Amino acid sequence: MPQLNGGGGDDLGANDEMISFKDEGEQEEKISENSSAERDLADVKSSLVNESETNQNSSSDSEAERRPPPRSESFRDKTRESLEEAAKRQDGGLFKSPPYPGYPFIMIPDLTSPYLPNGSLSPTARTYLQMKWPLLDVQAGSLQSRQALKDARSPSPAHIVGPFCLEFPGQADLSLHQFHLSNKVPVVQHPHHVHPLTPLITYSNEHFTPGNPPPHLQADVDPKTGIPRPPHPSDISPYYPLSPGTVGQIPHPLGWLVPQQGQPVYPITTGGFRHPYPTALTVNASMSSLLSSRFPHHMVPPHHSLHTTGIPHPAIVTSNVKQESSHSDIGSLNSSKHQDAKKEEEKKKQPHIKKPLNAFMLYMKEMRAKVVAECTLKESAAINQILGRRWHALSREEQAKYYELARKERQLHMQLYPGWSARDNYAGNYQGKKKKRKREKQAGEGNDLSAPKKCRARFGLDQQNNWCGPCSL
DNA sequence: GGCCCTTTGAAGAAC
DNA sequence: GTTCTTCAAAGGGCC
Repeated sequence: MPQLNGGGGDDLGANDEMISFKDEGEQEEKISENSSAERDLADVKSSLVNESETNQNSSSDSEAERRPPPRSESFRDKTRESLEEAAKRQDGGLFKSPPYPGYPFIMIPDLTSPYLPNGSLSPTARTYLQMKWPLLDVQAGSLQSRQALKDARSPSPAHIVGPFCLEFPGQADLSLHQFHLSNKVPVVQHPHHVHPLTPLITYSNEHFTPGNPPPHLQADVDPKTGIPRPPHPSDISPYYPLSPGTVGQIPHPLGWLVPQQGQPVYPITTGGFRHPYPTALTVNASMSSLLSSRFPHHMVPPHHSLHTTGIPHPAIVTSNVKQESSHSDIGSLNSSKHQDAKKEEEKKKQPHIKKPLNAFMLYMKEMRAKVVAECTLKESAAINQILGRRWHALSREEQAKYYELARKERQLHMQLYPGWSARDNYAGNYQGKKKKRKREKQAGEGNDLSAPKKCRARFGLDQQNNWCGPCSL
């Protein structure tokens, strides 16, 4: 597996935005690649059928066989050259070459400061920012321009890829540039508002209708609740300096990942932190409404899964607490039990901050719709098998893009939830959707009657000392 | 209604 | 340091 940064893991200091673009030249290669991928898909589909119909003791599914032959360096060089050439054509000053060879990222110096030396905004950047950060005041505070921007935004979901479809005509599938440019990479996804046209849209457009004023204006009122929205939590990002006209509107470090609605990729919540006073975030005055998140949840009103906007946020899953049962049992509980139940209840109420998606998850989210469209399979398990094979079939450069996305996502997650730990979501801590532990099941399998046969078959009767415990019984 | 399946990767726990 | 476990997404299938 390709590891970025020499496998050095997260580098919080790395703040370079790496955006991958593919021009039409590469698109041709992509087409041929897609055709091969479709062949692979057909193979996968047939193999899936075969695998399901035949015994799976065959080793035909070995990693070596699944992986396509390694791609020639010439192809990669060609791709790289194509990318670089495309980068040069995109914008004379906005893009620059990858920082190191063999890495197909086009560096955007700082999308939060996409200003030309004279202080004006690069046209491409302006378009880019309008798409990537629709709430960003790309016109340096001009209300008219903001209104124009707002009006120009189509209420149709098609606006999501609008200008970039023009930049990349004929690109029909969910290719990588669309992946990056259309903000379809969800860091968290709204579980109930998956866009019908693209499953990669994180949030529903209903919170960002053309009629909604930009959230940085005072008139930023949630259409549902009528509650004024506080500034975007990403305002507190220390990664991107303020630029003229964007004071107080620091774009998200993953601005190109942030959904168009401008909602935070990760919500600031009122609970779930083990460290109530994170220091990684610098809180400005506008973040005062978020201060409640800095305090233990018992000191603040129980917002639970409510985002600071006052609306439930998709990234937070609050477990369903059956309070009725607990209340009905109060009479039968003694005081200590009652307190325990209360504590447990509070624990259950803590919002569930999901793990950041890893590279493969990001890839899956992008490619799932494509695979579903290409084949008749609907079962996610089968789809995921295909996606897993495709993932292995990706070149290192292609995978590296997703690793980089995942790295940025982890960085963002760390920024927003300094005290969060993956352990918080373990079944023991998070009492919401409690999954049956797979290992428990497997351990149970070890206790079944077939287990002794396994050890007996494996070690034989003369090596019973090697048998596992259950088998030795 | 909730878990399983299935994938890879990240992170934490356990040894 | 290595190995194991859990969870992240997805949605049809199953109990």
